[in-house]
Amino acid sequence: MTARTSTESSRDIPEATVARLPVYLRALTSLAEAGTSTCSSEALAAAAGVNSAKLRKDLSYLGSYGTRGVGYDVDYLRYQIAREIGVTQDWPVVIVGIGNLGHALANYSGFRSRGFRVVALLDADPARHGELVAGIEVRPFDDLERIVREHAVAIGVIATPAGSAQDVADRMVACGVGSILNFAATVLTVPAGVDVRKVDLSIELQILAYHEQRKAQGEPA
Amino acid sequence: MTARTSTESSRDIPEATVARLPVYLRALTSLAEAGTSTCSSEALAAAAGVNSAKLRKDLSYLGSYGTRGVGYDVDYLRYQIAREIGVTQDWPVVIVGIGNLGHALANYSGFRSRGFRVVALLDADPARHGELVAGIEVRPFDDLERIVREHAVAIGVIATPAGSAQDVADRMVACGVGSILNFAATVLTVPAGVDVRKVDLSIELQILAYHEQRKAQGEPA
DNA sequence: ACCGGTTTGTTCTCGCGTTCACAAACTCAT
DNA sequence: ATGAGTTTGTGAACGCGAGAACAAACCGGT
Repeated sequence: MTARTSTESSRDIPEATVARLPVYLRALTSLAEAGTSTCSSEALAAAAGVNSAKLRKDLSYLGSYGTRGVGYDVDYLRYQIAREIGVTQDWPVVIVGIGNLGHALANYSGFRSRGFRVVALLDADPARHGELVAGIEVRPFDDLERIVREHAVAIGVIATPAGSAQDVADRMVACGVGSILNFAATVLTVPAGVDVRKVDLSIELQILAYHEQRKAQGEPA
Repeated sequence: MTARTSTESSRDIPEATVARLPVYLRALTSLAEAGTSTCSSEALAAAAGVNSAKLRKDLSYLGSYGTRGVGYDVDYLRYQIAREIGVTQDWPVVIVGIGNLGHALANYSGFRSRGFRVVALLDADPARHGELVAGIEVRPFDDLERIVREHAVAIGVIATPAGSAQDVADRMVACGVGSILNFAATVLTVPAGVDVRKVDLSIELQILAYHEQRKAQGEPA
C-alpha cells in the first residue's frame, strides 16, 4: 500500500496470484515426493485445483520457467516460486495469546517446514508464564519488544481474545513488526505499510451456512 | 455452482458480499452491546473496517432496511442479516480429527454463540476414543454416518492430517454433508453442489512473507 | 407547509481477475 | 531437414467487484 515504485527487477505480481503461489508450491512438493520430475501446466493445475490457463498466467508473472512442448521442471519451478515468495529464507515469528488456538499454532508443523520459526510464545496471563508449549517457554507479553529486536521478527501472530487484539497489534507495530496474522474476531486498525491478514473461523462457517440455507430452500422436505 | 434458478424471492447475493455479511453482523452485535440503537452507514462501515459505499451496496442486496436521513436500526438490521445468513437457526456440526487444531476448534466459543453446535468429535485413532474434549466424547470415525443421519448434520469440519482429508471428505459427502470447512493442507475434490471452504494457516503466513520480502528489498540496510 | 440538513439506495465508471484462443517454440520420428 | 504433435506464454474479450457521485427520501424547526 506504500508507494514502492520498484526500481528493482521485481515486477509487481497481482494479489490474487500471490495468494495462489503457495498452493502451487505445495502441489509441486507433492509431485516431487511422488517422484515426478517434469509436469505439464494441466497436471500441475489439476493438483492445485485451478484452471490450467490461470496457472500459466500466474507463472508468467514470475518469468518463463517452462519449456514449450514439454512442461515444467518440478524442482526448478519449485525453487523459483519459493524464492519469489520468500520461503527460501528463515522467518522468525512471534505468537501472542497461548490459549487453545495458540497451542495449536505453536505445535503446527506446517510452519517450520516452510521456513517459519516460532521464536517466542507470549501471554498476558502470569499463570501461564514458564509453561512449556511445543518445547518453547511461554513468556510475559512485555518481553515483546526485546524479542522482536533480538530476533528481528517481522511477522506476528495474534491468537488472543478479541478484546486484547488491537492492543497487541499496536504494540507489535510500535516494535517494528510489519506483518500480522490475526485470528482474533475483531477488525484491526494499523498504519499504512503494515500488512494484516485475518483468519476468522466463525465467519467461514457462516458463509457455509448461508449456502446451505440456500440449498435447503430449493428442496422442500 | 449448481444451477439453482431460484424461483424463490431470494435474490442472489454476490459472493464477495456474502463474505462480508458476517463481519457486519459482528460489528452490529458490538454496537448493540455498547448500547447503540441506531447507526449510520458511515459508523457501521468504520466498525466493520470497510468503505461506507461498499457497505450500503452490500446491504441493498438484502433489501431496504435503512431510513434515509437517519440510518439503520441496529437490532433490526442485525436480525435481517442473521436471517439472511442463516444464523438464526441451529447448525449441527461434526469435527473430524481431534489433534491440536481439533481441540482448539472444539473449544472455540465463537461457534456456539453463532448457532453452530458441535454434535460430535470423531477421530480415527482408537487411543483417543472416549477422551473428553470440551465436554464431548471423542468417538470412532466410523460413527460418522449414524451421527450425520441422527442429527441432520449439513456442515463438516476437517482437521485431520493432509493424507486423510480426502477420504474424510468423501465419506462426509457420501453421508449427505453439503458443506465442508477444510483445515487440512490439501486440495479437496468434491462433486458439484458441495461447498468447500479452505483455511490454510501456512499459506496465510507465506502471503505475508512475500510482502515482507518486498518491503525489505526497497530499503537496503 | 416549507426549507435546510442529513443519510440512504442506486447508477455509472473504472480496474482487476478470469477465461478463451492462438501463435510461438520445443520434441520426436522419419 | 521436415513435419506432426504437444505445450507454453500471452493478447484480447468478458464479467465481477470497488468506489465515486448523485438523486430520492426522511427529520426537525419555523
